[in-house]
Amino acid sequence: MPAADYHYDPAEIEPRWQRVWADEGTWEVDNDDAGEGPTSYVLEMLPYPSGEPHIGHLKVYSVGDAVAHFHRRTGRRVLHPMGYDAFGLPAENHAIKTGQHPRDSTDAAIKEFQRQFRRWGVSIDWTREFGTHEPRVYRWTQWIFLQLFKHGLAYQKEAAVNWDPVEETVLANEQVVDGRGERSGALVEVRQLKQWFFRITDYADRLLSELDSIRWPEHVKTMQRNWIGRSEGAEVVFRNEDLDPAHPIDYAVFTTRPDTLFGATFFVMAPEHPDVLRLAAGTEHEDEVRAYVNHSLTADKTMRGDVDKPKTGVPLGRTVTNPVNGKQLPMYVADYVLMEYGTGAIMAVPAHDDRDFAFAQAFDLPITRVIEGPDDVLPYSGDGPLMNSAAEFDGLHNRAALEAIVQWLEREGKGHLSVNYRLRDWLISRQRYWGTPIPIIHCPTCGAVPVPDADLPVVLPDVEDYKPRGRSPLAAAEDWVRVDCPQCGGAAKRETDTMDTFVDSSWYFLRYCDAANDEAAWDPAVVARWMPVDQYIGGVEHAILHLLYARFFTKALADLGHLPAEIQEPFAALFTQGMILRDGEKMSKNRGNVVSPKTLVERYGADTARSYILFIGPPDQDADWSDSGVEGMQRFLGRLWRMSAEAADELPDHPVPEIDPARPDDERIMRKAHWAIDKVTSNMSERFNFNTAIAAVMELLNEVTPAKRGAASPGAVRFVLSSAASLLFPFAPHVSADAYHLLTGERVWEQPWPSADREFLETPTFELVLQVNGKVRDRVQAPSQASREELVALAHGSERMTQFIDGSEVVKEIVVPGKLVNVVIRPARSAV
RNA sequence: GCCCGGGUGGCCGAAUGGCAUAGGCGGGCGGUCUUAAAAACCGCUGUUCGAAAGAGCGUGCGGGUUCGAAUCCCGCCCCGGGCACCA
Repeated sequence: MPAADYHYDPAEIEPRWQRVWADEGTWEVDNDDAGEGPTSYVLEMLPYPSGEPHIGHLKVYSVGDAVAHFHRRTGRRVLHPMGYDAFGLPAENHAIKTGQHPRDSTDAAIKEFQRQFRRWGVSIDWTREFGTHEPRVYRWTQWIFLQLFKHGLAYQKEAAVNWDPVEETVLANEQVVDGRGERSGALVEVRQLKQWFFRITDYADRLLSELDSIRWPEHVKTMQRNWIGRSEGAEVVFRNEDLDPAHPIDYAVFTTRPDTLFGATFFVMAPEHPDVLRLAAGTEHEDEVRAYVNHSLTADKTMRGDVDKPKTGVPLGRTVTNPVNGKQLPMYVADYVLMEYGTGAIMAVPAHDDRDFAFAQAFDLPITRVIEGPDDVLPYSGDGPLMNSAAEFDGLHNRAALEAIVQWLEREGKGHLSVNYRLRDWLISRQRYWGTPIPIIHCPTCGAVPVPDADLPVVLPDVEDYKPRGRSPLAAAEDWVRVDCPQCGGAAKRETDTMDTFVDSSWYFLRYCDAANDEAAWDPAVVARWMPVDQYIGGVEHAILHLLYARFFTKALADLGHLPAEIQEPFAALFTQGMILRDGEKMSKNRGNVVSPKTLVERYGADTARSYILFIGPPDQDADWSDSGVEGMQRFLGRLWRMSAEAADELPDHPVPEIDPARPDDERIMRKAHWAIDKVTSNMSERFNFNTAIAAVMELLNEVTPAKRGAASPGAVRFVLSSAASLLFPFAPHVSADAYHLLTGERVWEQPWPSADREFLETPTFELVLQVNGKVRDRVQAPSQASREELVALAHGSERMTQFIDGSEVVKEIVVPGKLVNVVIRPARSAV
């Protein structure tokens, strides 16, 4: 048959193998025998179904599928499920615009996602699939909410919260970036509202310390550490006596530097501090303070956060007493003090704090240095011995003084050690329609009453109007809202807020383990077989939000006894993939530079698209898309398939592998094959170096092109080709399965991962690099077993070497066995 | 300002103390096939000098350590990301 008849046709090959996998349920795993042998849970972050998948989805599932296949073929039973983060604002905003029910647009998007994921040939266990918007699923989201509620981890409080005026809902702190709504980009407003929170701050310490137990990228851990923001210090009490001498008021402040307490020269409160107006009342500053507070509360939050903004503030006309030296410190209100952190009031030590220094200069306040430094420059925030403090502390190093001063405060009842966090409780209620209803009934007599478990799910009712009008659209479903109180039977009303969609994604990975369970959210014994996720894969944009919330849920659920106690972390290992760019920019419809996976797969096939995405560069880095690069990948896969098809037809009936001592090409290509097996295996198991793994298979294939293979035996060629197909299977499953089947009649996914044979990795000779003064001058073949002396002799035996050595004094000879000899010389006559 | 990444041919990248540029893309040159061209396939291609053999130079910049540095150390520059009035 002429070579031209072998035509690589992914449009025929890919659906054919996809049918086999679908018909046979190849990637399904049973919970019952999960206990037999090692298991692995490979998970990519679940997609938000909107429109159709984009190139980022293709990348994350290409990475995840490669890992899943590699784990399977190295002897693990792999759980690799799929689902949809189906609640959320885009579907709802679409509904507001078009009137189409969010469920309809979401379900349509899910269908499209399913179609494409199957078309990509991703090895999913489809029996476990679900969307978080299905009542059979959000029933358990509500159940978890109630578990948290019953144990005090979910609570309602009135607080200053972030209000997104465009989305018309509140947002969690984590969803506000630079003072703007993460999604809408609108400047958020501060509103005083009663909202539902999860008590994530109870877990601040564990969320911080247990980062050490997981294999996550260091920068993600750092981001979480910064977000949690733990600071050690002391709480110190400053007493005000001049507002009402009969009833002094104690104001606690948090400071990380109690060692500088003697240098406190004034005292500042946040504009939001509830006592500010009361303190100023009756003083000459009263009107000015009121105006300042009003202005601060309405001003743009981003402006206020600007470090370089000049310090502003107003005196309160009152004083507090510094507990260590009895000095009266003037009180101020200033917007550089934040109500959300610490106690909303600070002691100001201008000599040793940049911000206090700037304020002191602006208001001409005294500056007292209490720590010696290398020079006279203030402010000084470094360490040193104390000065200008009390006699018993002066001269002490400030670290030691810090402890001594806190001990003194404790004895006097004026302070104690304290830890502060930047982390705030997670605000989870949203005044929007398309989310999980909060399963609470508000009763005028009983208060907030949980919906009984037997009444779950609280099904999201249909409404006429999805537009939020400062309250949840659910409030308009009056028949739904009016209920009897489950406790007293009296007239009551349902909670009409829905939950943040990040609640849904905080536990979906548990549900996959036991997705068919209708009796419980999951069976802890089943979860114990799969959890924690062995390899989690997703975008770094979730470094704080989703990844912090999911860790909190896992710890809380374990504490409540719903998870085995040893499961403290959801994701044992995390990989964050980079974005695919085009011409150095994000792909977006606005820029018109979008590459759609659908057209890509239609044109080149799924194998080419997936392999190219992995080959383009290290998967954790951003990568620039190139149309011609894709074509190169298709050429390569086509070459593999054609050569395999040819070899299958033309070189039958030879043992595989075959090494004919009379044909040196056999040994050469066999060595290359084992080199590639070794290289791909370590690239896959140590790091996610898919790009170099694919490059190694390319090199291998280049060795056996008809022009290069020379007189190699048919059996050796078939071994090389089937090895190449086997190694490529995790990236390009269809063409690899087809080529492997043509060559061997076997199904590659049922074969164990190839193992490199030592005998072929170790060669009898190697190329010895010969250097003079570190410069390469020659290369010669040397026996692998050669002694140092023999290697040195080879160096001196080289004609090229002697040209450079002759006439000079040999100072020394460096020998690196298996690699090189470096002859160090000093010229006979020093060069001018 | 602080904390992470990163900077290597025309482009994406490989190499983490030992042959710099594996693999791919693109352009150029040469070849196979063809009546011819295109396509496809094969070979060469960092740069300077040189007819060639070969030599010099070359991993953001400047120093240093070392027999030997893209790799380690010190000081800069640039790009990307995160945090930032958090007391």
